[in-house]
Amino acid sequence: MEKITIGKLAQMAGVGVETVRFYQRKDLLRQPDARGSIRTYNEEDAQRIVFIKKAQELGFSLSEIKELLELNTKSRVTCAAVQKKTIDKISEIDQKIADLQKMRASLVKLSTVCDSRQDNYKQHKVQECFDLGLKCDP
Amino acid sequence: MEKITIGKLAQMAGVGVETVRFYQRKDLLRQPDARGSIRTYNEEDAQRIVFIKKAQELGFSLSEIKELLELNTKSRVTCAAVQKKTIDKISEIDQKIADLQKMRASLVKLSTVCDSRQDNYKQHKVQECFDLGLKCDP
DNA sequence: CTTGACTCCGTACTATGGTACGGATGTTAA
DNA sequence: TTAACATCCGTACCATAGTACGGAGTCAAG
Repeated sequence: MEKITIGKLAQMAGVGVETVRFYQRKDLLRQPDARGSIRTYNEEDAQRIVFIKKAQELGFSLSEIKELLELNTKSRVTCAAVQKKTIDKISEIDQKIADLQKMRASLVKLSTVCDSRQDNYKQHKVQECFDLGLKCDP
Repeated sequence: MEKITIGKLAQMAGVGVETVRFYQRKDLLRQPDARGSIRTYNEEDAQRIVFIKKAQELGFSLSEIKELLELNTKSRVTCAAVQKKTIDKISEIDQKIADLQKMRASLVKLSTVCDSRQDNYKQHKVQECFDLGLKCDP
């Protein structure tokens, strides 16, 4: 196991050094081992940051992400409590997937219409578009 | 067609009046018709706000959402340009769906483990957890 | 044994996405 | 017609999620 410093970690995870320190302050990342006064990190810390970044792109806030991460930690209270949260999160995710699929279908429709009539799109009126709630030009 | 005022609109869309005005300033919502000096809105405006809210939950920023909405507007430049953006958005969405599915699978695994051994979860070590990049307790 | 790159830490600043406030004006129901 | 309530508009404030800064300490190479 090699000694990973904060700069190297940040680079591995694709974030800035300040972001790592920020996550530490927010308890999203463990307090790392100190080798002398310089802290050292490991591969898992990098993966955790990558997870945080991905989860953010999926619309979870840092505090939600913290909850997600804590589902998988020694600090579990009771099984029932963890299980409830887990199941709630799963339906949240199912909802997100369903919404994304609707949005995707709308975009596919949009691209197909566009494709089928070379470059005179302006003249055309799309009938069904953003199924996630959007109507089109009348 | 009934006259929808800003307060009614906000209520329909499940946001505050100030949020509507904020979206207007950001050009996410059209400048509404003025009936006298009081603006009036329609059903479509409400759907648009609902779309914005959903898209936010899916991890899109307001400026990305603006782009999405503009894919479907008279202000199209060329078909090719719209199509490129549309296709890019579709693969972005596919990536999000894939990530959510990984996250979902991890949570399902977590809930199963928990389920299978009543309330002694603390003693147990989960082996595979957050496929989106997280390792578990060793 | 010093130079240069990196780390630590606190504090301050920034951007995004709202929320709240307050005074003026508009609308409506008793 | 007037009280109650909504709208308008600008400005100020807020939380979240970083980003920048500056001074002091650390470390490894030359």
